[in-house]
Amino acid sequence: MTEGGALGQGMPRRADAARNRARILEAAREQVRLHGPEVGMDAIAAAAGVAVGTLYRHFPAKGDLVGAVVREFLEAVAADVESAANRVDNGASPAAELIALIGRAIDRGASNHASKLAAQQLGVSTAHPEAERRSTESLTRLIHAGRLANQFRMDLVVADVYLLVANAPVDMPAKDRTRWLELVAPGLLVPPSDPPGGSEADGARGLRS
Amino acid sequence: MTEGGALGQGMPRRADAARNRARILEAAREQVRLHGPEVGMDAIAAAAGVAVGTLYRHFPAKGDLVGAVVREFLEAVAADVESAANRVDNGASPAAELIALIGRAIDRGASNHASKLAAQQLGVSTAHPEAERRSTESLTRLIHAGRLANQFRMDLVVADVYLLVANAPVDMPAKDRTRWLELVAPGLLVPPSDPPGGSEADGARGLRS
DNA sequence: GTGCAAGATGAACGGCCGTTCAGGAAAGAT
DNA sequence: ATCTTTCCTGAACGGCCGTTCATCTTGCAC
Repeated sequence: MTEGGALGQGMPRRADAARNRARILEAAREQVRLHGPEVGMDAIAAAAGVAVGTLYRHFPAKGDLVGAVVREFLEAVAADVESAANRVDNGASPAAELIALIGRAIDRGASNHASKLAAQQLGVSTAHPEAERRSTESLTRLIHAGRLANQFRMDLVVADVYLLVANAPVDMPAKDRTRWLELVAPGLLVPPSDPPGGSEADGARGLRS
Repeated sequence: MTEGGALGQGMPRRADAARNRARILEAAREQVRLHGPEVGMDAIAAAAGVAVGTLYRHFPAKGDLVGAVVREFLEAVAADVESAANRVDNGASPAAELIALIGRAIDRGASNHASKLAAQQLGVSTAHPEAERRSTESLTRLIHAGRLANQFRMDLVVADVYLLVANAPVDMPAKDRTRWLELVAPGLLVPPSDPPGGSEADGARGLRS
């Protein structure tokens, strides 16, 4: 996806090297999914059927390897958001699509520590500008459509969605994740009446009935 | 608070030992607040003006020291919840108190990694049953009052609040934390009034499809 | 088939960090 | 003042983990 068959700048010059690179990425993906970014390089190497040194031939440091895994996920997320936005353009409900989108993000993040990492980078880091741009662009479209349809609170912005997803539950039973979404979803949709408050004190005050 | 002046079972038998114990706890509180539970024991010892060995005289392992810090916070939280519940009993708005409560929890957790730890234990672990019981009891009272006043969604339970607080933002600017509360708060309050079937339930149902 | 550069290996290194313990200090009882 | 026991000290230990490098292997061009 990122690197086709054409050999780029630092691409391996030998067939087995390319094969190992793929195996390493696959193993890293799996290991990070299972054990989070704290997995030892040894574990990744073992899972890839390769010696540690080989990891460092392909990735200068552990951060680069994990970064590559994160990048993969960010790109998957971007694709997910894009297809949701497209569905909305074809008549699907923006609210339904947005909530479903967040739901998928949670599920991914729950069984997948890498995805949690990725979510935390959205809207914060500049490490993967391209994938983030794609996400943000489509999400903007989706939110815009939702506002026009009067399905979202009027001040909803892309960063809000990132903020929620970045703080979504991880390592919790599916039941809790589902419940979390139930609790959070209404906050994105059009509120009862009151305009949003300011600080937490204001938010509290705004609720007097 | 937990241990008065009376010497309990494993209380220090010497004055300086008791003094050191207090200093260690204070330093641990501060260091965990600043750097999270990953702080080195050296750092805590240095901050307490004590050698590492002394830490281990008072706490068998690092986990016990951190656990003591967490316990302090859980007790502070319990006190906070209790006073909020009491205020509600005296006529304060349940909704306002609940949101303010969560707001304080966020602010605490944001500048305080220990509090984040504590929040994650609420409703999950059995490590500090007493403090949790106090919190849960008062929170139950508060939620009950809120439901009677028709201020909360009818299915709101204590675990919901724990779930949200445990997944509240940490290490984020105050602006983001405030915004997070703004986004989440409406989900706890009564929905517009529409019976299930509207666009909002539609969206929520899209989660698992 | 031969040669050589690209690649793979894995033991070893070094830093970090929780933990221990032998030796020294001092509080408190007498 | 003396003695006993609690307590403190801090260097040292050991495990973990990311990283390196001298050595060996192997793909592949000729």
